[in-house]
Amino acid sequence: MLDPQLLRNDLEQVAKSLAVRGYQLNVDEWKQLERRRKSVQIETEELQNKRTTISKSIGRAKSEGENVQPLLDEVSAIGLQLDESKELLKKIQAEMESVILYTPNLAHESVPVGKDEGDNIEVRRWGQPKQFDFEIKDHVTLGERNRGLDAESAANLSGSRFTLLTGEMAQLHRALAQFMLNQHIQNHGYKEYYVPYLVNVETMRGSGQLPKFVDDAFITEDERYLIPTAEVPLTNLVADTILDESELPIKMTAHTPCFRREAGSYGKDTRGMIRQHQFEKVEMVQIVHPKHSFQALDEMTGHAEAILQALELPYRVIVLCTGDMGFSATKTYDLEVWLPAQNTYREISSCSNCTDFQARRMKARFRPFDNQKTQLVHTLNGSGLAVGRTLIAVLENYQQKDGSVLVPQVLQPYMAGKTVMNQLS
RNA sequence: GGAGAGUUGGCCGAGCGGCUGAAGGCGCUCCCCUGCUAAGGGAGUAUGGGUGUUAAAAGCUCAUCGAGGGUUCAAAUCCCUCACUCUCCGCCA
Repeated sequence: MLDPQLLRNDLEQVAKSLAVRGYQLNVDEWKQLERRRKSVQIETEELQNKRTTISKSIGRAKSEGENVQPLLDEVSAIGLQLDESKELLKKIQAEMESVILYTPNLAHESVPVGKDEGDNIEVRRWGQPKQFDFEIKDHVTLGERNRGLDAESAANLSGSRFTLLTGEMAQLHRALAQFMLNQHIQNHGYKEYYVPYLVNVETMRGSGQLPKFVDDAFITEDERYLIPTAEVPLTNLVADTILDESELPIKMTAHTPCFRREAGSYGKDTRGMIRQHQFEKVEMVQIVHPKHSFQALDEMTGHAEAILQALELPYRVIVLCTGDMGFSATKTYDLEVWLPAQNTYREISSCSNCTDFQARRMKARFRPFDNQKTQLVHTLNGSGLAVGRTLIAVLENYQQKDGSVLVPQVLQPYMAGKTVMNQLS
């Protein structure tokens, strides 16, 4: 949620800034709503004040045995007027809320202006794509051996966009998640959390998934939502709280499944386990002092990079342009890992600074040391990393001519010391 | 799933229709006194919104006693619905 104050004082600038993101704010409509809101609110409050004042005097007059009828008459007229005024105010406020809840965050000035993913800018690369002297296979082909990666069974169980992993594949998958978590808690200063996978509407709204993106989420019969990312429960842990400045920064990590409808992505990434309704992710979330959020974004991106580096997977870092950023983000770095079979880099992590956008929705504040007014915190989230896609990257980058796969050194302790996997059984 | 009890400020806890944004205590902040491992006295101490302002502040004002609705001139206090917590029973990894 944007700062209503900003919308009031600097509307033209905000509209311009939103336009760069591809969002058209109806300036005239907003101006008018704002004008009406102001006059109606003032009127309502004045009536409210009058009523309270008279009501109190009724109490006093009564206790002194005076005749209160004239006062009663006066106040009942006010009551009717007040009801009307209140009703109108509610309506206007609801209208304004529906605009503001659908309005994305403003992009940071350092974010490149652009229309779509074609305008994203590469920031740096790490590692050299390996040269293979044999014909390489993609993860689907590699996974077919021993039925380690079994899309057909998954489809029979659940439908398209699900994957079944068996044997060493399942083990590698688990090893990756464990490894990532351990890195973050041991080397990067995060605390591990185990969180609910079903959350309520308020929680989804707090981090910005609702109301705009209802169609992306799975909802249960009793109106809970399957989390699309651990960002949702983790970030909302500070909803409605006033933290002490000394508690900042808060660094949290969790390994969870993520559930996404993937509505509107028909025909995209249909082969293999790139885009699934259910996938695992290790997520990082930081709650920080507003002064430090951009520094924290760089650090968090580094934490995600550290995983790829430890796995020796080549990747590049890109900064998303204004048109490609997510709803709540003010700046986002994507990490793209090298997939030899696709001969390209594919997204494996996304790290965003949401500034006070989520915090305002959630009412997440802190009290500064000097004990003045409370301030909104800044929130950040990043994948560290998407487990399924990391599995794909490992398979494809570590494959050998015979279809077996070398186990990255850092994962070997998690694989019972195994150095080679996916051999014919 | 059934039965009952509860939900008040940072915490504990009173209030059960008007003078209560809320007694009292604890905690915290500041000041004074005393001086030694402690104590005493005084003052202050919720959050959010609006208005105001060049910006801010003061001031004025509204809302909030789990949430939402209702009754009433007036609700923390009465009524209804829901959520959550606790206890007992049932079921269960």
